[in-house]
Amino acid sequence: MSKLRSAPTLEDVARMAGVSTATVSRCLNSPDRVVKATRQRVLSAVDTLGYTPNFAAQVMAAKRTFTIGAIIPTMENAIFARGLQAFQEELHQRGYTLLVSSSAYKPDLEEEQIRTLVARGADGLLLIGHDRDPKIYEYLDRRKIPVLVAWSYLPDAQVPSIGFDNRAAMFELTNRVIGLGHKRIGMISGISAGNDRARLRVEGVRDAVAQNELAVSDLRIIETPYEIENGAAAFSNLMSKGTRPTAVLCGNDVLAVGAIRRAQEMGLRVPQDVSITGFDDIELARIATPALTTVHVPHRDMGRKAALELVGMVEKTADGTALRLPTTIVERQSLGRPAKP
Amino acid sequence: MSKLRSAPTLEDVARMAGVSTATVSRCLNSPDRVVKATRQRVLSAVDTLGYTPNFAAQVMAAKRTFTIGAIIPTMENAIFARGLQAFQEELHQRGYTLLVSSSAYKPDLEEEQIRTLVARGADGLLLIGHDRDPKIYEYLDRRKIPVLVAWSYLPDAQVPSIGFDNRAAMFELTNRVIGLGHKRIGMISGISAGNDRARLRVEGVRDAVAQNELAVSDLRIIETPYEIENGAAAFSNLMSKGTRPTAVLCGNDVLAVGAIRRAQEMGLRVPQDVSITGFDDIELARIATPALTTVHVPHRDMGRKAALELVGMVEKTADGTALRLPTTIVERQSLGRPAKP
DNA sequence: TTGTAAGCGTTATCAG
DNA sequence: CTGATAACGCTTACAA
Repeated sequence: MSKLRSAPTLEDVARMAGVSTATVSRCLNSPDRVVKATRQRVLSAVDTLGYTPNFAAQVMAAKRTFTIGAIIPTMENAIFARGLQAFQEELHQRGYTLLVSSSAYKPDLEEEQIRTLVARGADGLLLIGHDRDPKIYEYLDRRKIPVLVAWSYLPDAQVPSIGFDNRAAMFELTNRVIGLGHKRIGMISGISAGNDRARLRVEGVRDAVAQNELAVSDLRIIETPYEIENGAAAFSNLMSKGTRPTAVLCGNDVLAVGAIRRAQEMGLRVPQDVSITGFDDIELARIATPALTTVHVPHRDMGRKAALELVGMVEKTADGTALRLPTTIVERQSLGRPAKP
Repeated sequence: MSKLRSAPTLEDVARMAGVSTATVSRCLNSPDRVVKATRQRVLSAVDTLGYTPNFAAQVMAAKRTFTIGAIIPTMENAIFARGLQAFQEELHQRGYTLLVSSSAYKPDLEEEQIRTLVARGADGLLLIGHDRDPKIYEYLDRRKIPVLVAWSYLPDAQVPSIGFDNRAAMFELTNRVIGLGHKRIGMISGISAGNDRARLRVEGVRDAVAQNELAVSDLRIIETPYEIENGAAAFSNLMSKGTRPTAVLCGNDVLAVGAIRRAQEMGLRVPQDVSITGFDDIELARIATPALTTVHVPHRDMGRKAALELVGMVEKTADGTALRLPTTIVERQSLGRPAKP
């Protein structure tokens, strides 16, 4: 009895081609191990039947999924979009499929999604940043799932990472700001708990300020989730209490854009009355008026290299070497000298 | 022999708890069908072993994946991000996992990804827009995979859709523009081939113009892929040949932002010298200076309702009814009256 | 070169 | 309430 209108199986193909299922399987997976004549017969059967292999069955038998999982903190803004796109393109070229989920910056959700991805047989995992419950790393280690971290570079971490030095980048930018003559500095950071990138950016600012303790008289820092509105609110906050900073460094472009907008609503000119900087150099940074001076991150390059390395780890041709990518400061219009007092 | 450090299976749990695999399975899937005493024994075994069910095996046996696939044209900008986020949140609540891929607006790639998702056993599929090779619909139909289209509303299409009326929305906006006194209109559209949304937006403009043939003396349309730079280039093009339009309607916000920037680079004031409008109302629209007058689309609502409907279709509690969501024109600063000649 | 058959880890049916 | 056991569709030794 033929099962009415259910997806055709290997056996259906085999029957139609008059061969065994093993031969059909070989035709599809290692065509050269079967003679041309039978191969053609099989392939035409595949074609007329519209056969597509059942993925779950393949996985069960082969114990390989050719799937890579990635969990990013958010899909709502473009922070990870470009890098992920490059990641996926490179994976696709190598025959892998990417499964993406977003954790909304929530550790529990991320953990759940990691387990889901593992249960689905992901051959490897891409995670953003290092900070997470050690239990997760133990779990992954037990399961022997290759893991690569991106958007952060910490050579001494237990897990290899491909990314940039968040602290150094912000350190450099802060020095530039100080060099311009700014003495009162404000920072609007993302939430640093459980987010090494945010934390290191703050440290970069702190370090630079500490190194210039004679030059800088005031540093105030506000933490808030990465959203435009929050950037605006934090900016208000910074400008309403105590002496106003002349430069506000933001943990990323999203916050910076919010800050710029609020500055304008307050009637402050950027950068004449207050300088504002971002981080990431996403499209938003160029759209903002004035265009944002920010830290450029090589998103596409990072994504591509991460794919290469992770596939290498999965296929055991790479050992998971940490890689540091360069960041650069891109000067646009939102950073200037402070007004003379 | 215990397999060294491989993921524990149902059998491992069963052995440890001193029950059969069937009982373990029941404990996990219908806990009330097993008495408390054994259940507790089993669950603690699950816990100490760190057991996670093997997804592929589950799928093979149950023929259900609780997975929904979605293919969107792009992840690079935020057009689909918000709606997809809502879609995924709602799915998650209902116990489904979302698999996303992006097709980069390429029909072949989309087709390939549809097949991949189906092979992976997606219980249902969300696609953007109706336009695609009929063979794909046949294929999906043969496989009996429920499909829902979003971001477009075409009640008579073979596949149910949840979205908005792209033509009507643009028709309304164009009438508003004409009502303001604009006589020479330009349009920067996305590529309309294989994209019913883009095509219908153009038709909306055309229809409104046709209906006001006495009022409008000129309508010029350029098609270009949805990218900021392309919006800028198309704007240059529109303004350099023949009489300049006084209003440029863009197929989406991304193109409009590019147009605004180019206008400013050309020294044109928006909207005094030229009006520019968008479509979608993504975050960019509010960031742009001047802020963009655009068509607001209820992204989150659409995503949520699409999830509900699609899950309903999968679980056979819904029949796939098309649903039209309202759009509204949001007036900001980029649209004004034309200058007196 | 091709066929046979033993898994892979679950779920579900049917007895007990 | 619980236990055998037959699928599920494919890959892969091992045989022929």
